[in-house]
Amino acid sequence: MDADKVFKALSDSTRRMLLDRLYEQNGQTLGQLCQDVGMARQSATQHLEILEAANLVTAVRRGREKLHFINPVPLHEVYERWVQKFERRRLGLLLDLKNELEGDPK
Amino acid sequence: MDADKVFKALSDSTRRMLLDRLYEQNGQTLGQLCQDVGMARQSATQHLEILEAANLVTAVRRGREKLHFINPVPLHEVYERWVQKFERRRLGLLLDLKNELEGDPK
DNA sequence: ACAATACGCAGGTAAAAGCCTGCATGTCAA
DNA sequence: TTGACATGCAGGCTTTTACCTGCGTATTGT
Repeated sequence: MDADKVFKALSDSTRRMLLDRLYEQNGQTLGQLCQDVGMARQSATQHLEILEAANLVTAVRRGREKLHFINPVPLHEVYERWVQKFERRRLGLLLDLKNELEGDPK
Repeated sequence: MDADKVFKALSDSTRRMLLDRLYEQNGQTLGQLCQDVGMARQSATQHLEILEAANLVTAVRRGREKLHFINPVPLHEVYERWVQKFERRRLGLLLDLKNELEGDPK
């Protein structure tokens, strides 16, 4: 997983919206996804290219259409690397701050 | 949670490294965190400000020092909103693509 | 064949991000 | 009190990002 590409891809609200749309209906075409995004087709296309580069979306050509599918694997890996790790020590991390705020020595 | 700020904060490798460092040792000072990042102190400071603005890090002043603590809450919320959701349908989403690749009609 | 459809390619612009240097301020310890 | 230390503030530079417009190519249905 290229963490940089994945997080950068997720760092834009338009792209997160596109993912949500694909979640609602997987396998949409470029044209469908470019509708109602409030920007030119080419702009939305560029966002989808970034999602593809991050492997969050996989596109398949069928005739003159391009179908888009969510790839949930990178999100799973983000969870394993970035959330689970911090989750395990979640309460402990919060306690560090609490103790400092209360002036407790370590 | 401000998803935009959180994802943007996580989209830079320097900032992810800073989080990892804080995970190793919570409560470090600005000076400590600015060491060995391969950039000027002020640059690292700006990264920490972004992490603070995203609530991923909470800073506390103690005398002339500024101590930094991880706040695991935003990461937890990212998980709930962005990972868990896709995780539930993970296999189904992958199947959509597999079927399309194999030319199966829906 | 040909017109409509779905998409790709190639720039161009403005704003944001990331990095820097220089100087100012506040705190501690001797 | 005064020098060393830890951090804050301000501005400038360069690259990246997000958006656009205009035109080219491939596919489809009639």
